Amino acid sequence: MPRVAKVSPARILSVAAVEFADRGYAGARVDRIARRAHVNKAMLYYHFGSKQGLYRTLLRSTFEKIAGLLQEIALRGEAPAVGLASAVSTMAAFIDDHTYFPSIMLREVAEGGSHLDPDTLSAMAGVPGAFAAILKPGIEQGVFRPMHPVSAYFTTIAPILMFVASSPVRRQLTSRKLMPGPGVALTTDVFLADLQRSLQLAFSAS
Amino acid sequence: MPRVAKVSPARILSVAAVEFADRGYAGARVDRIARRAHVNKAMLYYHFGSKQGLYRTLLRSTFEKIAGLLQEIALRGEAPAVGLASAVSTMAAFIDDHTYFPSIMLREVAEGGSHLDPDTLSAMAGVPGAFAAILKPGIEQGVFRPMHPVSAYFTTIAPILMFVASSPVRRQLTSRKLMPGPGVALTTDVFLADLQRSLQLAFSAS
DNA sequence: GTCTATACCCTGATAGAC
DNA sequence: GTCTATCAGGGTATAGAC
Repeated sequence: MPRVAKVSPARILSVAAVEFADRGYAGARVDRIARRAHVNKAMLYYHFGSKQGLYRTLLRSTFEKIAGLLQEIALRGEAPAVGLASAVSTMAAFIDDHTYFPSIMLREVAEGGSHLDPDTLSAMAGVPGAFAAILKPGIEQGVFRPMHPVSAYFTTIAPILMFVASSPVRRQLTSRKLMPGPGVALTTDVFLADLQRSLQLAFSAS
Repeated sequence: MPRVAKVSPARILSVAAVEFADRGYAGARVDRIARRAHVNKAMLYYHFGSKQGLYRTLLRSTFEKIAGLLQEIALRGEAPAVGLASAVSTMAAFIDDHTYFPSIMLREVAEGGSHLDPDTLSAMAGVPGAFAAILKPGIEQGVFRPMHPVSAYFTTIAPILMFVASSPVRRQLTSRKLMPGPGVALTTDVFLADLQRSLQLAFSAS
């Protein structure tokens, strides 16, 4: 009866996610990933071939999960406002379960996708694709105002990702009393409520 | 009459900005920065002391510039809607002149500010601070709906940064026909127009 | 599948002449 | 202020025994 339920590759992926999120692709250390996953470094290479292979596997599976969740929402065919709200809360819930995701996404965007192969890029594209599918009926029905789906995607996703990923910096700034606004720290729940309201107002047809 | 007008330190900073944006802090190479700036590596260390010193100098000066531009807007005391629109167009114009900025900002957020000293962190805080100063009168006058200034900051800034920084990935996805939406590629101008409209609707009091 | 030991390269940083 | 040469450490990856 193993103390850790996860099988090696899954455990490596889970540790790698944190390492890549915290340090970036170039800053991540294979030794550290192996050590923290309690596997030998040679074992890691046996399973994933290379640092790049590990990274791509991690990103592809992550993108596929998110796109899948969003596609489910699109298929439910709820009222446009409900679909939009679901997209936001689903993303937030996913991030809650995969805290590494925002940092990795921000970093990969900055990196220009340079470490990704066609399959992983394609998986990445599934995310805005599914988001567009959620929004499309609302635009066609005239419930949402006409706008490019990619505009709507960035307007929705970027604030969530940056707010959550910035949590460590914000903590630093808050403790030095450098953050603007009322003394109370802004929680994720309050931020998400503000954002939900903003997006409903922003996308609704007059 | 020198072919390059810039003096060494300024030229190094300008080259470093691109290197850090493209590769991140860990991925950036001091040798490459020195070579591309046409200075000796020892000269770079003479001026900036270390890779970290160079990075901090770059970020501090960048944050100070942006915060200064936003503070000017706050001081102009325009109508709330105009001030918000100015904040967006000023950010966009700054990014146009400093294309390295979005990637570096995304990366530093993901990094949690780990390479920054108190002075640089303080300069970083000046950006949301100035943005909050622009928004505050509008909220107090009831022109904008009540919301936490930090929520508004992320809702405004994050889409701009991620959209621009994602330009290389989007180009890759577009050329592989993986991007959603109408066949036409989404330009920055169209995106900014969509965003301006979204933010006015999102922040206006009913 | 699992581990140890190691090859081999690259990187940030400096010493020291001019 | 400017340059050449070089070091010491740490990085990915693999060979080869079990």
